Amino acid sequence: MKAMRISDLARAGGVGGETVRFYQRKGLLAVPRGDAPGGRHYDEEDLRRLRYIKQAQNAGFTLAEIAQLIELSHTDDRPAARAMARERIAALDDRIAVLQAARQALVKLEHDCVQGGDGPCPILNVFEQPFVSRTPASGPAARREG
Amino acid sequence: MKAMRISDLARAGGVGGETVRFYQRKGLLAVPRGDAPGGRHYDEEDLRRLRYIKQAQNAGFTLAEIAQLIELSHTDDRPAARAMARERIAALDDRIAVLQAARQALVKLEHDCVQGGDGPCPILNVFEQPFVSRTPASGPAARREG
DNA sequence: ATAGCCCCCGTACCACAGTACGGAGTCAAG
DNA sequence: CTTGACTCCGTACTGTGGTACGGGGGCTAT
Repeated sequence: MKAMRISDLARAGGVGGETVRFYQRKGLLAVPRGDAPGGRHYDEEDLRRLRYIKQAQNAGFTLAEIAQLIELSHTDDRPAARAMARERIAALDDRIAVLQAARQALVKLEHDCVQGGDGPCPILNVFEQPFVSRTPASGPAARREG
Repeated sequence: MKAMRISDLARAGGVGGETVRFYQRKGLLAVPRGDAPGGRHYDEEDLRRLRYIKQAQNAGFTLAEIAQLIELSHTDDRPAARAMARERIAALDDRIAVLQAARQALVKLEHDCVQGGDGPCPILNVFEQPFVSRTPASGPAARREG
């Protein structure tokens, strides 16, 4: 069984090698000791971690937050972990609601905008009902939520 | 009734004045003729457009795509509009599924990670089931979908 | 006519999440 | 012992969506 090198890890995790190194720089992935012949070796643990990062990203966590989560798991700070989970769940609920409303609007557009319909194609009326998130759009970068 | 200036438009649309100008540069908002005393005036149409942009963003369209949509509405190219709608609906379905799976995982985390539970707090096991999107993560920037 | 706003404009800068590049080293095969 | 594939490393660049800054002009009230 050959040792897993960075390119193998990256491929297995569905990312580029550069991305693995990027995560290492961010402290999200450990940099293996550089002994071993032929450079560093990676193991299943690294791969699990890499996949974890991707799943957490899907959940809407930023890389900085994922670093926090990993930190939390070390200190076993459960209240903090639960707080982050709750916060993210709320954000996800918001986001899911928005996406579902958007989906409804688009389904209606696709349905109404048929060839040879009467009025004009309602592209610009599609989003009449404003289905906005209830979050107060606090400060910069409210763009990302979930 | 005073004319609506850029700051009024921005406020009404829930964005900053700089953002309005940014959208103008991107061609998403028209720049009103600069005659009129006291600078440019904006109207309800501009505000509708601004709100449209925000809703379309919620639906996961990029600013470039929104520009396309607006273009489409001018040319009344219904097949193209329907195609964009369908594509986005599919992306939204994917994204919603991912977010719902992530939500489930976090609910489980919040539930399992109680003070004084037995094993370690399962922060790092939360995403065991990999609920990945079926989209092949094509090329650069699959980050945004939805 | 001067102060205090606001507007317009260009340019520069920010965060986020990568992606690319170039140089230097190492390893195994031919 | 050279070639090719790969690694490591730092630095720079990309795209997306803004945000900030500074200069110059104009309106309005005092």
